Amino acid sequence: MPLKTKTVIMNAAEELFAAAGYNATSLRAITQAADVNLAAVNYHFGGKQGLLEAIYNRRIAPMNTARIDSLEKLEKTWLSSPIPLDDLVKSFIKPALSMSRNEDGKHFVTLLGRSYMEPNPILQEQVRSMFSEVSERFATSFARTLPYLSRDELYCRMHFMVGVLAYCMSGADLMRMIASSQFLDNASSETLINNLVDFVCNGMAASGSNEESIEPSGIVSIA
Amino acid sequence: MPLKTKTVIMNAAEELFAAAGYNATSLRAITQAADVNLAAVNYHFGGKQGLLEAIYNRRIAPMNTARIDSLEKLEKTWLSSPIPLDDLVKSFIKPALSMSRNEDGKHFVTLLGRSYMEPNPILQEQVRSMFSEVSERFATSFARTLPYLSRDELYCRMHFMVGVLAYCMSGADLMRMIASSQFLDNASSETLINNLVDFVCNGMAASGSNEESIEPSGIVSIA
DNA sequence: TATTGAATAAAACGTTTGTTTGAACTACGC
DNA sequence: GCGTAGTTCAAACAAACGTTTTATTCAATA
Repeated sequence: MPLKTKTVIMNAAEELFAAAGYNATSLRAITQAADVNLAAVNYHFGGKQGLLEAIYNRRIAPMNTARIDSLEKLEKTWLSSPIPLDDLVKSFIKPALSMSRNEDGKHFVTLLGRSYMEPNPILQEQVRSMFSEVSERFATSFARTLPYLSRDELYCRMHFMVGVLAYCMSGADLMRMIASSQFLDNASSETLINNLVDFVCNGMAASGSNEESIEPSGIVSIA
Repeated sequence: MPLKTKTVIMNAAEELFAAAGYNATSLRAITQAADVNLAAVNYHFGGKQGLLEAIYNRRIAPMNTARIDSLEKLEKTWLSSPIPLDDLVKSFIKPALSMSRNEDGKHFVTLLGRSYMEPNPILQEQVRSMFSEVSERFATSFARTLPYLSRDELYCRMHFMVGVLAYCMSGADLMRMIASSQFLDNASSETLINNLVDFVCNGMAASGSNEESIEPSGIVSIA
């Protein structure tokens, strides 16, 4: 049996939304790419916005369970002691970025990354509500690992973490193109993930509200 | 003399683009907000895309010179020795984020932040070319300060830096709304900038290609 | 086989879009 | 004061949009 109409539409729309954005993608372009009738979108999803929401619903739930599973595994390993920072960061980042390796969801990653800063209020609210449980669970774990951070500082840095992640998600292909260097050519996503985890771990672990300036390890600035 | 028509249009468009995005903002909404005739946009800017480009041209040049000035001041202070990391990061971040405090350019910051990951190829190329000189100059300075990083790692991390920055720019107001905590209520942007600088400095300074896991300072994980 | 409900098809709907047109207005040099 | 270049204006343009409608096809049930 060929793919169901709903699925074909969602796949095509996912790719086109990722390539050109929601507003710039017409239903006609979608239904033509999916080789279905124009009216099918309204019939199956109730409209363009409904299609977008369905696309999110399809991918976000698996990503959430991947993150939660990974976190719970860590919790069982470390019991009451704080989870090492890099494990925590990896649990948060990997389920999102490794999605871009799958053929399924490869395009959705771009879409999701961009949606963190897109001015679609309906979508933003939906995304936020879909991630609220996950982000709260990670927040408590991060707080245990980084007890010297105030609650405000912690939230702020988690925002930063989400920010870099979203940027990388939205531009995984883009970064490859921009880079005059070739650091993403082979073993691309694995290298990117490792670099990102390093960056975020050190950022999260920054010393906090004191105002000491930070020196790169191995460098002594001649003050 | 009242503001020139071109300026009025650009101001109104800047705000509307920032609020709803380029595609979702109609010329009619812009000209109505600016209280000018609909045809004025095509007369003065040649079209909608031309208006967008003019908006970028108006704000990016000053931002570039602010960054370069700041960098050159550091170069004169430190001469041939590497510039301290936090100074370097501040020189890069402050001209961008402090723009959101000015009434002028307040909305442009949102626009610019979002444009790093928006799928408008024309715009992306323009933004990239406008920033290429600045980013190259900062890259060489960063390389001097962080000599233990490979060129690829350095580029990668500079991308991360740009990523968080873009996220913060696009959502300065948004973060204020999201945050269940109130860390942005008073002294908002100053606090945000300091937190961001801390985060980025530590991220940039991460130890590099060795695969050691990183422990938060002050915490010893019970391995 | 006849019937029912879901799915698809083609066509048209009314808006809204960016852009163009041609006339009106304004200000300044001669 | 007249003419000219620079602007503004109302009106209309064709194209594209999301959505709706109506008819047709299809598969399964009774």
